[in-house]
Amino acid sequence: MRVEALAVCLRVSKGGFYWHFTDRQALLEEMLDTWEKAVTRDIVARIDSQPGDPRATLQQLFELTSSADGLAVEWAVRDWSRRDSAVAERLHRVDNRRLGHVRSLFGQFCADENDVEVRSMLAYSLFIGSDFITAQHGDKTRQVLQLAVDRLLSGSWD
Amino acid sequence: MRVEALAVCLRVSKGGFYWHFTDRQALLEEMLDTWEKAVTRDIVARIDSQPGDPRATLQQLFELTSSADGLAVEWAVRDWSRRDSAVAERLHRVDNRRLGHVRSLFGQFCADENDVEVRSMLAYSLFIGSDFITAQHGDKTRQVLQLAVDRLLSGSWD
DNA sequence: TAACATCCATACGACATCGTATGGATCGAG
DNA sequence: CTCGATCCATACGATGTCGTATGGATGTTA
Repeated sequence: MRVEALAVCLRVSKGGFYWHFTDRQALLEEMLDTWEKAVTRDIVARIDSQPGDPRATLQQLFELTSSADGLAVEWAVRDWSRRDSAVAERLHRVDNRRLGHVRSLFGQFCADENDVEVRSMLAYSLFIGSDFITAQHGDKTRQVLQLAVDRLLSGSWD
Repeated sequence: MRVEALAVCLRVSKGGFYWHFTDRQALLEEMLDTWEKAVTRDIVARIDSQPGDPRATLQQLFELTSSADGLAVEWAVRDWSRRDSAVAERLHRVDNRRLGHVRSLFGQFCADENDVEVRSMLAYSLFIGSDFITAQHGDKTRQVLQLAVDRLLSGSWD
């Protein structure tokens, strides 16, 4: 994240950038703040909008995370967290919140506690791993992805 | 990957580095070469050593990728591939090879083709996603990880 | 011993990037 | 119209990093 390159993209000069942001670090922290709030806000909004069927909510979550735009940011933050412990802490918060959300959704139609844990872990891993897998094969893998989601949402398992 | 920092870690100077490597890029490409060969060689060795039970082989693959050492390299390459298309191409080759390997192993005890695809995708996603998930909770999540692997390897599913 | 190869250290130039200093343009208020 | 505030451009210093140039230390061979 270079300041000069950003300034060129925004059609301003470096001086313009440093008028709005005291520091390069200030921009980065603001970015993380808005990202964390956006992700959290999306989750809350989705909980409120779909209080009824947990399966439909999970299906929507999968479709939401399949958008290439959000996935790029997701991976950028994940990369970034490997080098900055403060970012890693934020990401941990977000992961825990989202995983807890997924867990509560599975808990609404899965009786066994271990079943809930296993499904949540597989689902969240699929969230994270689906993009570079779909990047490999394209269309056919997208169908397989839907099949995997269907299986994760199926009633009786094993 | 800074040359000076590497030289300090190796107790040599920059001049020493540039004696062994013509360029910084040369080191990076050698690193990628050895990484790609190592990963490929490991896969082949594992195929040859365990020709019998595909479930045991898959279980061993999960345990192998759970080693923190290999996962760090895995993620480093994955991060790197987001910025360098040449690295992305190498990673695609490795992913395809490994995913094909997993697919062939599941195919040895799963009749349905879609079943093989779904299990392979879930398993490979779990490969990739398991480390940052285990990084969250520690011990308890490791048990859930084993439960998920058991379910992926179970005979009848759904 | 003398010359050569190997391996490495130091010093330097070239370049990119961060952040600052300074000046300029535009606009609203008195 | 003048003055201050807001917003931005240009120029510059400081720093870090890559790669090179040059010399030195050590071992090997004729």
